[in-house]
Amino acid sequence: MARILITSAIPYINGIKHLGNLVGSQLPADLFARYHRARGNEVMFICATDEHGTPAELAAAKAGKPVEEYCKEMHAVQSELADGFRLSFDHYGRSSSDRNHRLTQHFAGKLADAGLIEEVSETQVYSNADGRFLPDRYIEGTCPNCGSEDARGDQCEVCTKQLDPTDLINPRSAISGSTDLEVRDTKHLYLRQSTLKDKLDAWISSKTDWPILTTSIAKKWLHDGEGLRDRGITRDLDWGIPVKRGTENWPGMEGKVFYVWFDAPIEYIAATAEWADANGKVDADWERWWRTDKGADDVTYVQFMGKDNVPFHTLSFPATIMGSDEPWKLVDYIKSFNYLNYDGGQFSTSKGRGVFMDQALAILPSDYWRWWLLSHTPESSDSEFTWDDFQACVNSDLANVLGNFVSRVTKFCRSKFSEEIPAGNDYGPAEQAVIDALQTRLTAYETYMADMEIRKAASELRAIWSLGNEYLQEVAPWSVFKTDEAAAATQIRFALNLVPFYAALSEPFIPDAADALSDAMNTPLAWPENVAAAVNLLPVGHAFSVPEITFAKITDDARDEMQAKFAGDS
RNA sequence: GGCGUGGUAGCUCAGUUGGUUAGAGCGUACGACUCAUAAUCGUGAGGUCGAGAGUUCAAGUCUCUCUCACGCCA
Repeated sequence: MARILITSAIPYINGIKHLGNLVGSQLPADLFARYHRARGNEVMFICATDEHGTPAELAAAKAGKPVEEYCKEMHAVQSELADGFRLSFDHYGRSSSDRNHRLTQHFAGKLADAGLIEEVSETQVYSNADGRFLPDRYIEGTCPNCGSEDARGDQCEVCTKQLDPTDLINPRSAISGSTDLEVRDTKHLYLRQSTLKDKLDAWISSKTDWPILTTSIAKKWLHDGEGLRDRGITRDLDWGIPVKRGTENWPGMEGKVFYVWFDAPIEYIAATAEWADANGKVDADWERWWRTDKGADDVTYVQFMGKDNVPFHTLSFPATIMGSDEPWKLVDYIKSFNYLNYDGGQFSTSKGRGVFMDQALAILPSDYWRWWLLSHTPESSDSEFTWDDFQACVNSDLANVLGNFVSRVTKFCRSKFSEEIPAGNDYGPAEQAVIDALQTRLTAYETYMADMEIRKAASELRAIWSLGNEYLQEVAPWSVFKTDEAAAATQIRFALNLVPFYAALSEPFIPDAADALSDAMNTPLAWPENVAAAVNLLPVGHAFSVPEITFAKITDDARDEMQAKFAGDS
């Protein structure tokens, strides 16, 4: 039994995520987790909310709540939506947990011991009115290059010139608008990941089976310009993990916290510890997933993320792990994704453009979304959501091909025989031909699932569903029944056995429908050993029930209504 | 501006190390069936693979230039 550790990039806390975010990491990770569980492998599937940083503080302020309270509430909201989409996390943690505090401080201490932390003095802009240091992008002013009055401290969006906050003319706080700003000296810790450049480069180069998207982004950061740069890992903020060197105070770092990108990936590990705490386990139970000296040497660790997260996962986090000089588990495979666009443009949180997770669940069951999103996962390039395509795809694949297959065969049986598996004869050449075709496709499907070829797996599954309809069309039991009831009974027995077979194979994609079908057929979900065994699963006389409509179709009116509703403000 | 990723049938996308008539789903046309959610099944039409040049016996697949789209620039 293989052991698979799966993490999805952790979503930021400040709001509800849209479908593009969902399909960019959590949903494909869930597919993979469900597949491996179905195959009997031991899976640890971890996700969490990413809670630290200035945007969280500002979102909390806007909501009029203390940031801790805001994060707690938003974690509950995101957790509920994850349940709604049937994301089967073993634990959905929080980067603000005690576990992550301790572990982040531990890693910082180890990195310092290894000589990989450098203290750097720098100047930063302080806002007296806001009582805080301002990150570069929260300072606005007039661009010295083009004269735009809304340039940010990191870049002018009008002329795209890279800026330092001190370059701005008439700088002001983006938070309060105050111009009472001053430049203050401050000291920060930097992770000297540049010293690990060759080691990281060799490691990335050895990953020849990773998606090009993953390695090309990593290589670019390693070799662009002067090569991999050191990164500041602390900030002058209140909300975050206090800077400590292990359990010791860090002289000169009082009142500072670790920067969000440093503690966020460590939360993968911490969340697994949170899982242990929440389930009455001991440290050894989570350490066997993460410590190669404590049982994790046989773990396969796979990360899922959107392309924007690749640099942190290919370079910064591995630098943290490698630099600690402790036997932590490094990632074995990084599956990264492009972006999902919405009807000719981008999803936009600020413009309310596109469909967000809460809205999606209010409109249609999660299986509809899961199927469309997963069968259109942006693997090799960006892909696009349109309502026309969504409607056509869902109606065709789910309602017509799968749903209607179940409907036609169960209703035919009920009407001509009973709600029990009919007897008839042994299977003949027609059935054997279908068994052979299904076996070929099943093997391909399993390979695609194991390789995380998501779109190809979806395509294979659709073809498997279709084989049921092709069989019925060919043997035409409604016609055969008129002259040879036993032969028709054989055909229907065969077709009915395909239902639990389909349910099991489909479960990673559409878990609710799979449950409904297995319930109707009165047999538990079980991944088939092979097709020949699967088509004999339900014995003669086995009682079943005709399921309700598994997938209702999306009407043209409903489609038009949704399209108008989610077009956005602009 | 630099870098990255793409530009393949009406739409969404596959196309492995260059090698026979470029594929799938949807849509569309026609036909079959009438058990079923007016569902299903079959057949066909539809592409000078962004533009141009080059390498090669042979290029969607390699090289260069151009162009368009999107993204990143810590």
